[in-house]
Amino acid sequence: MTESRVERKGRTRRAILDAALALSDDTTLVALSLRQVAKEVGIVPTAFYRHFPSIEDLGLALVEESLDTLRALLRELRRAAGEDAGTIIDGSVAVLVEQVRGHHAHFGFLARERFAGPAGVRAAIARGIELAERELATDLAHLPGTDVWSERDLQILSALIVGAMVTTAERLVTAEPGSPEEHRIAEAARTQLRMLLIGAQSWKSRD
Amino acid sequence: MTESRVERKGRTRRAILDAALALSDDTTLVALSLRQVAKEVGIVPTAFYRHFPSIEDLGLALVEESLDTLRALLRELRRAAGEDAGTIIDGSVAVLVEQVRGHHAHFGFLARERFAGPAGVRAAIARGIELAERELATDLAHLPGTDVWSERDLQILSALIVGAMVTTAERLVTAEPGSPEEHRIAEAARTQLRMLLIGAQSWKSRD
DNA sequence: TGTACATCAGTGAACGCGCGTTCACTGATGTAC
DNA sequence: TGTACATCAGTGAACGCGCGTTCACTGATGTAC
Repeated sequence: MTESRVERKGRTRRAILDAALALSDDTTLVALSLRQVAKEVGIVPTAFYRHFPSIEDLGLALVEESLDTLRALLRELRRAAGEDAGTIIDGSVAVLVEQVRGHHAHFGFLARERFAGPAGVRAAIARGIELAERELATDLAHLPGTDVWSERDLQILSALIVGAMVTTAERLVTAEPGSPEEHRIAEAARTQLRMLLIGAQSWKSRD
Repeated sequence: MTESRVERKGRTRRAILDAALALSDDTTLVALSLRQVAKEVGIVPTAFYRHFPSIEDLGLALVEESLDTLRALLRELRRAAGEDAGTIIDGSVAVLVEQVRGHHAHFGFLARERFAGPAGVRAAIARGIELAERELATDLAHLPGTDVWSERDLQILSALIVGAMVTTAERLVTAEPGSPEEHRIAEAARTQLRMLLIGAQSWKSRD
């Protein structure tokens, strides 16, 4: 006995998730058929039902793990920012580029399904992004210098940062690693962060 | 004779475009079938071929008119900005909200198909957005006070503005007109613009 | 340790359905004379 | 103005195909004793 029944089932489940990510890579979940996935995995179509009740439930599982990847990115960004505040902008963008490269499938999935996915998937992504914004707002409130900010403004700033991250990640996903396109996007992201930071620093003085 | 053959054909073509926009409103082009569209229009499936060679070509036509709407938005924004520079931020966001309300279907289409559409459609949208950025950069270069900016930085600023517009439009599309959600998005957009403007104004001083 | 039974991931045949596309057609509109 | 012919938007039957889902099944793994 090299592998228990539970282990084997977990492996097939993982294979289904990976096949779905690969097959939807240049379309979307709603264009993905159960039979395509089963064929890619190497099981008969009906065996799919041993793992998920429907393609949409498979989609929700992919949302969960993609959002985990997004939250890991934000955690990594906070860690990098806390480590060396002097290189906060270059460091953040470097982390972003690296994470998107390493989890290309997850960020691509979020970019595609955020507006074009099945209703339940879109809702789950929206909830996940909102949650990430609130987490970040709590974190920002613990930083020195933010005590002159209202809670409302902290939330808006969080939304701006998360929004910029998501948008930049969406753009990075379509670029080849190391390509001029990727450098261009990274440079634009650095400029955007610089402008946002300058704006944010002089914020309360004009409100 | 109330209508010529040419007029009638044009009307059917328009009906096909409208049906496609309506039917893809909460999925995407790749999930849209020729038969669904024909049924909605009230013609037999094969009559579709009198107007478009395929669903993808129909999609490209929708990209063209959606990009026209996006360019009209940018034109309207420039007009509003030129009219009264004092209310540039509130005015711009008001124009954005109004335009997205008035052309809901087109902005929704762009949001969905930008990352999830067929390859040709995605490419056409990317090209259109890039063109809009370049148009805006040319326009910005004619404004007073931008002579201290490099061409590169003007392009990046344009990309930031267009990117913020597109992102805000994508969010607005999912919100009900007049809803608290819509107000929240508009407020966040005003804050973002304010931060970007402050940042942009003090730009050359730190470079 | 050995046996008898339970579990359950994966099989394979079968179903009805909507799909894109072909083809020959109809009949109203348009044009040439 | 009237007639004979051309055009062409829309029709309707037919096709083969991939789809999701049902059902009864197999046989290896796991468990109780």
